[in-house]
Amino acid sequence: MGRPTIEDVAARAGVSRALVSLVMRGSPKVSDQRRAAVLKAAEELGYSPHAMARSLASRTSHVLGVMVSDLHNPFWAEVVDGLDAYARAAGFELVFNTGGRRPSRERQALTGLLSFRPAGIVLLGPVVPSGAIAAASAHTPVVLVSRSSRSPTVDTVNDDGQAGSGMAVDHLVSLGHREIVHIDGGGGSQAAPRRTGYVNAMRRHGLTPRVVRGEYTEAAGASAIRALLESPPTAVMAANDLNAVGALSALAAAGLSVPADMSVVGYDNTWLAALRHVSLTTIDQPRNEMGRLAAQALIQRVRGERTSPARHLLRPRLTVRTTTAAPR
Amino acid sequence: MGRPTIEDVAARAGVSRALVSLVMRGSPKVSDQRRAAVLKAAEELGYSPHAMARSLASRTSHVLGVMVSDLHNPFWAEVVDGLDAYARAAGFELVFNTGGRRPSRERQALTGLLSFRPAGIVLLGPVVPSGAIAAASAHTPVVLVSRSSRSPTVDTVNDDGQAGSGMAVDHLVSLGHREIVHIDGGGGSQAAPRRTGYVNAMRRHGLTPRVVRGEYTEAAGASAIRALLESPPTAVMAANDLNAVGALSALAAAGLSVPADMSVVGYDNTWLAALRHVSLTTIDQPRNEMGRLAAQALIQRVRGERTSPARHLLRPRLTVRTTTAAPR
DNA sequence: CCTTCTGGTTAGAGCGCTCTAACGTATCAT
DNA sequence: ATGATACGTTAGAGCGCTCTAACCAGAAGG
Repeated sequence: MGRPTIEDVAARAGVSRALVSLVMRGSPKVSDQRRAAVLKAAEELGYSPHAMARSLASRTSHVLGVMVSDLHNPFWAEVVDGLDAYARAAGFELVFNTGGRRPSRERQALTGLLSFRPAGIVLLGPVVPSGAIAAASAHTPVVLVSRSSRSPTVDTVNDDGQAGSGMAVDHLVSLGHREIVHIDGGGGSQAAPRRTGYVNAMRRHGLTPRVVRGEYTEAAGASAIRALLESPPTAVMAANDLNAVGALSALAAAGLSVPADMSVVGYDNTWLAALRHVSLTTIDQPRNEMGRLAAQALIQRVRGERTSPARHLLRPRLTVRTTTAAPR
Repeated sequence: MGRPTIEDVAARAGVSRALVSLVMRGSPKVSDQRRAAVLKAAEELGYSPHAMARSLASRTSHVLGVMVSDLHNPFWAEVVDGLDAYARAAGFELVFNTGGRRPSRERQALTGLLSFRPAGIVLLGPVVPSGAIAAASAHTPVVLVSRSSRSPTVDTVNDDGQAGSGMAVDHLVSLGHREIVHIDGGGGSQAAPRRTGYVNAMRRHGLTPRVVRGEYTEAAGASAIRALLESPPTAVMAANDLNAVGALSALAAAGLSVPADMSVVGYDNTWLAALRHVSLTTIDQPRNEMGRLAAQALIQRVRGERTSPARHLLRPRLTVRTTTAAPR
C-alpha cells in the first residue's frame, strides 16, 4: 500500500516536484525530453495524481456531485446518461450518492457530497427540505431536477407536470372515461404539480377529482389499487411508471383486465413502460435532455457565465400504448 | 461562495484550530463550555469539515468507491442496497461512479475513483481488463462482485453461475424440453461461467448445446430472438433478466406466445422478473446479501483484519414463474 | 561586450485539515 | 511548600499538491 506521491516521481525522474506537476497537467512549457522522463517514472511507479490534494492546492474542483434519490427507478439512470455525457465532455467528473428517498438520509448524502467540495451539485428528485438545499446553494452552485425552487441561487430543470397530468386526463376523457382516480406521489418530488394538473383538468371537464395517497414506488401503486377495489373507477392515472406497474400487477391479481376493466396511465416513459409486456400509456419526459440541461446549467454557474437562475420547463408528451381504451 | 474553514470557526469561537478539530471529531477531551462555543460558531458560519483536507492530513479515508457497471440494470440497485447498509453502519461513506459497461470508460471511472484515495473499492460487474484491476489492488483493497479473480489481493463475491445455469437447464429438461438455446452475456461479467454451466448441463442430459452471442441488455435479448426465428428452439435461457425481457418482447412481436410456443428463463430475479406482467421464471441471486458480503470483505481488508483473499460463492435458487411450461 | 529576451525549470509558501508533543492550570497526595 | 497526576488546550509540522515569482541558461539585439 502507500501510493507513490509526486515527490517519488520527481526523485525517480531527477526533476523537481513542480515539473512533475506541470507534466501531469499537460502544460506545453516542458521540454519533450523531461516530459518523457517524467511520464516514464510515473508509469513505472503506477502514479496517478491525488485529486484531493490537487483540488486543495488549486482551490478548484472538476468534480460534480450528484445525488440520485432512487437508484431503483430507471428514470434516473436515463437522466444520468445525459448528465454524464455533457459533464464528461466539459471535463468534469461525476460522483454519485444516494439518499433512498428518505429526507434524513438525503441530508446525510448532501453533506457527504459537500464535504468533497465539488464544483457544483445536482440533486435528482430530492425530497430533502428546501432549507437544506438553500444552505447548500449558499456555498456551491446547485441544480434541481424534478423539483422546483424559488431561490435565485438554485437552477431547476423540470417537465411541466401540470401540463403532463392534463394530457393524461384529456386522453382518458376523450376515450370516454369520467371516473378517473389519481394515485399521487405523496411527498415525492414533482408530486404536487402533477396532482394539481390532474385536479384542474378534471374540473375543467366538469368531473370530480379523486386522489389516493401514494408514493413513487411499485408497492404503493399496488396497495392503492387494492384500496380502490371496493368502488373501482374506470381509469387511474398513476404518479409514475413504477407506480403504474405496481397498479397493473395488483389489477391482474384481482382478476381485472387492462384496459377492458380499467385503463391505466403512467408518467415518465422509462424503458419499463416500453416493455411489450407492460406497454404502458404514459407521459414522456425528455430524460436525456433533462440531464443534459442540468449539467449545462451547473457548468455555466461554475464558470461564472451566468448568475441569474435557470428555470428549464420542458414540455411532456403523451405516449399512447395499450393500457388505455374506452371504458366498457 | 468561499466556504468557511476551520480557522474561521476557531477565530469566531475564540479558540485554537486544534480545538475545533477535536470538537468536529467528537473527542471527549473538550470542556462542555468550549464545545458549545465551537458548535455555535460552526452553526452560524454554516461550517462543515473539508473531507479532502481531512483525509489528506489524517492519511486515512472513510470513503469506499463503488463502480457500478450499469445503472440501467435494477440488479445493481439491489446489490447497492446491501452494500450501503453495511458500509454506513460501519462508518463508511459510499461514492459511486459508472463505466457504462464499456472497458475504456470503466478504466476512466476506476482511475477517477482512485484519485480520491478511497479506503477501498468495490467493482460491481466490471468488464475492465483484469490488469487494470490488479494494478488498482496493489494500492487499495478491491472487491469484485459478479466477477472472479485469481489475484490474492482481490476479494470476490459471486453466485455460482455454473450451478445456476445448470438449475435452469434441469428445470427445462424436466418439463420435457430438448432444444434449449442459451443467449449469452458476451464479454459481460459472469457470462462465461453461466455459459459453461449451460453447456455442461446440456451434455449431461445428452443434448446439443446451442449458444447465441448476446449481451446483458434488453436490446440484445430481442435481437437474439429475431435471429433464432428461422429455426426456433422450444426454450431459451437468457443471460439475465434484462436480456430475457427483451426476448419476451421480441417473441410477442413475432406472434409467438410464452410459454406455449417457447419457454423463457432469466437470471438474477430482479424486481423486473417479479412483475406480474413479466412473471419470469429465473435464477435468484441473493442480491442484498451479495452487497453486504462485499462491504464486509472490503472493510475487513481496510481494517487489516484479513489478508487472505475472500472468495464468496453463493448458491443461486430456481424461481419458477409463468414463462416456463412443457413444450407443445 | 553587455543587455534584453525567452523558454524551461525550480524553491517556497500555502490550501484546510490532523497529529504529536508540549504546555499551562488545577487537583491531589506527600 | 513540593512534586506528581491529570485534564484541557495549543503551537507547529506536515499530508500531496499547485502557484507565484524568481532563476538560469542560451539566443538575439544593440
